[in-house]
Parts: sequence; C-alpha cells; structure tokens
Amino acid sequence: MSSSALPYRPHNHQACVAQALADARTICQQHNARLTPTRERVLELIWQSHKPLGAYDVLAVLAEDGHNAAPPTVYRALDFLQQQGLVHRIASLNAFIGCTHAGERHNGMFLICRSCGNVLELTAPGVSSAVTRAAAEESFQPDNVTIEVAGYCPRCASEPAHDG
Amino acid sequence: MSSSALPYRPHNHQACVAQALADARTICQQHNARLTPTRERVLELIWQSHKPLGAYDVLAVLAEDGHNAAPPTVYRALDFLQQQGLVHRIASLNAFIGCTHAGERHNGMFLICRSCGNVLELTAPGVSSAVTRAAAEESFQPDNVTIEVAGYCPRCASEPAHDG
DNA sequence: GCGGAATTTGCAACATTATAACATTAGCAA
DNA sequence: TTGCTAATGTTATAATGTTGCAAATTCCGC
Repeated sequence: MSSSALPYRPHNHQACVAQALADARTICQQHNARLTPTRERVLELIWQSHKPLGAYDVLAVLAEDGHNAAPPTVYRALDFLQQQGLVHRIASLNAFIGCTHAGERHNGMFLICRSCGNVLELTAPGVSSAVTRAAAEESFQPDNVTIEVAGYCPRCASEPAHDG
Repeated sequence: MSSSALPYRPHNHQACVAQALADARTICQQHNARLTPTRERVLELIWQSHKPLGAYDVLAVLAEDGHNAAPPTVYRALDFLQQQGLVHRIASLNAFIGCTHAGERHNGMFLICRSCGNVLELTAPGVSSAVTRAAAEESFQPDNVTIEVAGYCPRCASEPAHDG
C-alpha cells in the first residue's frame, strides 16, 4: 500500500492511481461509506500527479468531463475523502493531495518542492513523538497536527525544475 | 523578550503589547526597515490578543480608526511584518499572530486551542531537529517549516471555553 | 534646502478559495 | 409503495488574497 520517495522517481503512475483507487474502494467498504462516482472521480483526479490540486482545478476537469458541477460538489467530495483518510489538504497551498498511507494509522509530514511542486508524504515517528512531547510540556492536548516543509527535492536541488 | 505559556495565564496584556512594539522598533532599526505608522498600527492590532487575527479583521479595525484602507494596505503591512519576523501567518487559519520570539533565531511551532482560540508559539528544538533529520533522510532541503497543532489548551481541556 | 531615485501608500478592479441555504434526487429498508 | 436518510444540484454569496498603476512620501547625495 506504500513505497518510499515515490514522487521523486519515475514510476508507473497508472498503477499508482489504480492502486489508490482500489485501496479506496476497500477502505470505504470497511467504513460502510459510499464511494460514489463523483467521489471516485475526484479521488482519481487528485491522484493524477504527485502535485497537490486545488479544488477549482478539480472543478475545471469535471467541467471538461461534461459534469455540470459547482464548487460545493467538489468541496463535499473532498471533505468526504478527507474523512475517509484518502486525501490530505495542504494548508499552506490550499490544495489537496492523495494520501499515500491510506488505511494506515499515520501522522503525515509533507515535503513540498518549491521548484517542481511535487509533494512527498512521510510518516515520521520521530517528528510525531517530538511534537507530542513538546505539546505535553505545555499540558496541551493535540488533536490534529499539521507539518508542512517547503523546500527543494533532491532532483530540483541539483538541476532546476523537473516535472515528474 | 519572552516568557512561557503566556496566553494561558492572566497577564498584563498592555505591557505585553507595549513590549512587542518596543521590540519591533528596535528590530526594524537594526534592519534599516521602516516601521511606518500603518505598519505599527497593524502590528499593535495583531497583538491585541493571543488569538490570531484575519487580514480582514485588521482591515475592519483600520476602517473604524477612520483609516480609509483597502486590502492591499493590510496585506502589505502583514508581508512587511512577516519579513521582519514580527508576525507569523497561521496557514491552517488564514490568520496572523504576533511573534513571541521576535529577534531570536527560532523555528516556531504553534499550539492552537480549538476552544478558546488562543495560540501559543513554542520554540521546539527537538521538533526542529526531528523534522530536519526526516527531511535529510529524503535528501530534501528544507527552506520553511510549518508546524501547527490544533487541540485543547490546559484551561479548556478541564473547563470549557475561556476568553483570556 | 533641492532634485532624483526608491520606497511606501491609495485605489480600483479582479482573482481565488470556500460556504450557506434550500430544492431535488438516489439508495435503501419496512 | 412509502418513508427515511444520504447525496447531489443550484444559486447566490462570503471570505481571502492579488494585480497594476498612480500619487505621495521618504531617503540621500549634492
């Protein structure tokens, strides 16, 4: 269900998407949640690259599909997908990305490349525990942790701007 | 220039603001940056509580002041203040808060109370180093790190909704 | 002080992101 | 079928953020 540093290496992205959709079906079934055609299509679009996609980008593609959709359609689908743990919202970009750890209990951390735009989601236990510890020192009860790191991915750090 | 867990305890907030403004003047002088009246006023407004303030909230108060301001005025002032390290933007809230570690080299981490809305900024070396390490493992060059923890502050965790 | 360059602000319009409110339809079970 | 709930459609609007250009202010060398 996962692999590491995927976005930075060439890979069979078709398979990547197919796997994500298959996982999503399984997960929704387990949750007794309905992965309707609209929701599935939105998930597919989000997964079309490892770059986060804005809600209105999704909307535009739905329009091309011939689907006469309005913003609430997209936001509702995205809300649903987030609740099922299938996509994440990147707060610093107002955009959404497919979760590469769907179904796993995880605390994501996102590495966002300023140059190519790809985002890598990591499970970083060391970071999570450090955050929990720091919060505990202030007697703060964490509920949701957002960690987003903007910078340069290995490829872009050496040569500029890739599209992978 | 700092103290710990300030927002959660009663304190002389007048002095808190005055100190922040005094620090800001010093810092801007050191940077050869101009803390103009508008910028100073915006900083003061941001500091009026330990709750983050939206750009349009600032705008509304400026309007009450009789200042005929438009959005760019506020955003420009906020950009300036961010560049000087005097305020932080909380991405998950689209709002701004005064920096409690202005002038210090720091990597902030924000504890955001879902109940009272107060935000505590921490310097968390353990967290920073864990993030840096995790990024390094992926050969990623971090540039800017966002860490925002939503949850419940000590006061609200016991009894509901304070205003401090 | 004076004049030119650079910074800052005013202002109007616009772009982007997100939500509210209410009507309609689809899925499903008694 | 009937009736309930979840999901979607539809319209309008709210909230957040930006662009571009003109006017004013400030800085700085003279």
